[in-house]
Amino acid sequence: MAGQLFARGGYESASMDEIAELVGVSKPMLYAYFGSKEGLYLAYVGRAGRELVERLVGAWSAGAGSGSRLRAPVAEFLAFVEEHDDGWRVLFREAASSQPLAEQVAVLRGRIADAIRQMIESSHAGYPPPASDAIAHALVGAGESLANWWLDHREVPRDEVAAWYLAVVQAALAGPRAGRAQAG
Amino acid sequence: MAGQLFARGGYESASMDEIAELVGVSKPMLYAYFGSKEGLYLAYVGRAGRELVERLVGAWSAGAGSGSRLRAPVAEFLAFVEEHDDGWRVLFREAASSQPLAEQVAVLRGRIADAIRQMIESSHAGYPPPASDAIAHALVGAGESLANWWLDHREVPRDEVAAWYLAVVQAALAGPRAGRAQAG
Amino acid sequence: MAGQLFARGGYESASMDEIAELVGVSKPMLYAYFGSKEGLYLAYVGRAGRELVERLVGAWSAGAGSGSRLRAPVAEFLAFVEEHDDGWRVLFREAASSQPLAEQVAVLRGRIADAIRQMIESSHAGYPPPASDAIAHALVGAGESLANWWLDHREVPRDEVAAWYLAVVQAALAGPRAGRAQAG
Amino acid sequence: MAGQLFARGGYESASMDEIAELVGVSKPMLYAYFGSKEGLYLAYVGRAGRELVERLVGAWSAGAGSGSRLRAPVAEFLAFVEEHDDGWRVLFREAASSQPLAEQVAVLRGRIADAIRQMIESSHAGYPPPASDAIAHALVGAGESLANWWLDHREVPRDEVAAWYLAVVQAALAGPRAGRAQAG
DNA sequence: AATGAATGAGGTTTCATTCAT
DNA sequence: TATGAATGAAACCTCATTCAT
Repeated sequence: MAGQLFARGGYESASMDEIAELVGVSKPMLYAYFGSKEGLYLAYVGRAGRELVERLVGAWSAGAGSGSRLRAPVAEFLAFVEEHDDGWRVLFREAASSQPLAEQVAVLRGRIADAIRQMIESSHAGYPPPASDAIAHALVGAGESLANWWLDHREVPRDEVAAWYLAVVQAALAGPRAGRAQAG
Repeated sequence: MAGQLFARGGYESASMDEIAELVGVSKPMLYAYFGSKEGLYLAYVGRAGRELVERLVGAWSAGAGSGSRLRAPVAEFLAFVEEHDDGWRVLFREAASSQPLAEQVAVLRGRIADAIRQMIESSHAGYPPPASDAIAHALVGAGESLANWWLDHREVPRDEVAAWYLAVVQAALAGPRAGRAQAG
Repeated sequence: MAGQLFARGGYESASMDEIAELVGVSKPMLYAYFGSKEGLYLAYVGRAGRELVERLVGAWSAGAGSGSRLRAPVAEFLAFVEEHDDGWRVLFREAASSQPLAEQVAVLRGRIADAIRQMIESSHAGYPPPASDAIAHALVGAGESLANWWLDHREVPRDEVAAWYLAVVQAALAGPRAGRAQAG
Repeated sequence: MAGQLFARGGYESASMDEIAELVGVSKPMLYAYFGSKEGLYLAYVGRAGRELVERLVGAWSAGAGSGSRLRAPVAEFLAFVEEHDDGWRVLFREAASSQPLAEQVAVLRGRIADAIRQMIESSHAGYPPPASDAIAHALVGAGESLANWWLDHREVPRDEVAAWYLAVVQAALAGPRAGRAQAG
């Protein structure tokens, strides 16, 4: 709930007054539960991040044997985005306001990227070690932007967006030699 | 110069005092030139954004006839990132603090995505119209994340990162049917 | 027990939360018993003050006939300080936070000074009426400062400090003409 | 000026709003000049303390050769009290709210006590070393309490109070053997 | 043209106090 | 009876913005 505010205007922009009113609780209660604005933010980010990671891993594990094991995680990601409306953005935006805050968010993003990196390395792609990490981050960024785009174009059905994202991911995973198309 | 401050901690986190001291100008001068903090931010974002678009378009135009026309724009993007150190981030981060501010930044990002969309549509990929826009955004996001990753791994040479990014972009542009790899 | 908190940081600095935890009672219980923070403070000050006055008076009464009747009260004061560790300070520090609070504390301090004034007036010193009151206050202040000093120099035995204090008190009680020493 | 507020209710009790209004300056200006509430307090205490020490030392130095060298410093102290109305109290009250704050005030009080200790040691009194320090503190406390008493009895002329204080100080300085009077 | 000095508004946080159980 | 949970009010502090020079 409070995540919507963080997502809209970033960490600095959301005031504790607004959050308290949105959640329907008094400000002192917020402080009783979370200790500080930073604590509230970290609690939200931590919870959302764990949920996303679990869902991604779950989808990956459940998808063993199907045509493309990536189809399920990709769909799961978009479902997560749809359910959390705006809140999911805090997971991908850098909150560089304070040091511990930035670190925790970075850790979480790293965990997501790690999951993707393992998928890459377990695929047939011929990426050398550092590349797999870089490509993983690139794919995370692609997913974030695609989700952002989708939220501005909700008329497009989720399956379609998932298919596009899947295509990009699969293409990337296919390795450097898989790309043949040359623009122009 | 002031962009570094915006990039470090976001729009809200940079104070006019810090900016004035960093630039070496008094605060009233800043207000004389830019009118407000928002104006200053927009001026910076606008300038950096125009520069990036121009360089991308220039690289694209100059690359006609070469093996892959995308090689030059991709390299140009990374060069831009390297030169602007941190400042480039403001172009990709959502600065949703105020409505007009968010809109103007969105416009600029849209312009970059548009340039990429045109590259996609002029390629052989078989994407339907809305997909090309979505994929363009996805590739922009991929580039942002890749650049972020690179700034944390500067020991990797630029050409290598460019090659990876190029691979992802080319794979994506090759169309949905190009992806064959199946993880696991 | 709660007096320690008041003594450490003053009336304002002790929070009801801290007091409740230190005493091992819930906050609503504190309010049931004392009504308010001010009431709690006054209760503590009142109890400690009454105890000190009683002990001083008792020592004075019991000391009739001995060499110096002041020896016992002085020793009793330092014993009180030693037993109450920090709590005794609230009796001498002005707690001027609120008007009624300041008044009540002043009343108590006046009572202590009064006891001393009567000792002075029953001595041979030739002080005129207002002077005896003033000197009484001066001696109270001297005792407070001496006690403070002692708490920072606990290696000095109590009897020694008592002897010094007694010397000052006796010298003062000896009247204005008793002082002969001229520094320098 | 701001010292009056600190003196009335102690450090915690004076709010920056009150101080700003009393001084006739806006709150941000207070922070521009002093940095924090603690800084404002220390600035005030430091200035008042230095002034008092200088005046005491000056009076002591100027008084060489007169009947009693202590007469001038004692009078100077009471003059200082009279001029600063309430502000002088911050120099003698323990401001235990924060550690650095308490330390700085303690340092200043120590400096005053040191000056007195040197007077004691340069007198004929036979106090052993630790006693001189303790007695010095006792005399400081006596002076503080006497000044407090005087502020509640302004009808008594300053010279008279000074004479009483001088008597106590001289008696104390005369050493333990000078006190002959025995109450009762 | 250029700036030191000034401030209204609003931020996070804490605290004495009270319900509802 | 006893308390966890709740809050209005107010504390310190900062910031974008403007005068007066």
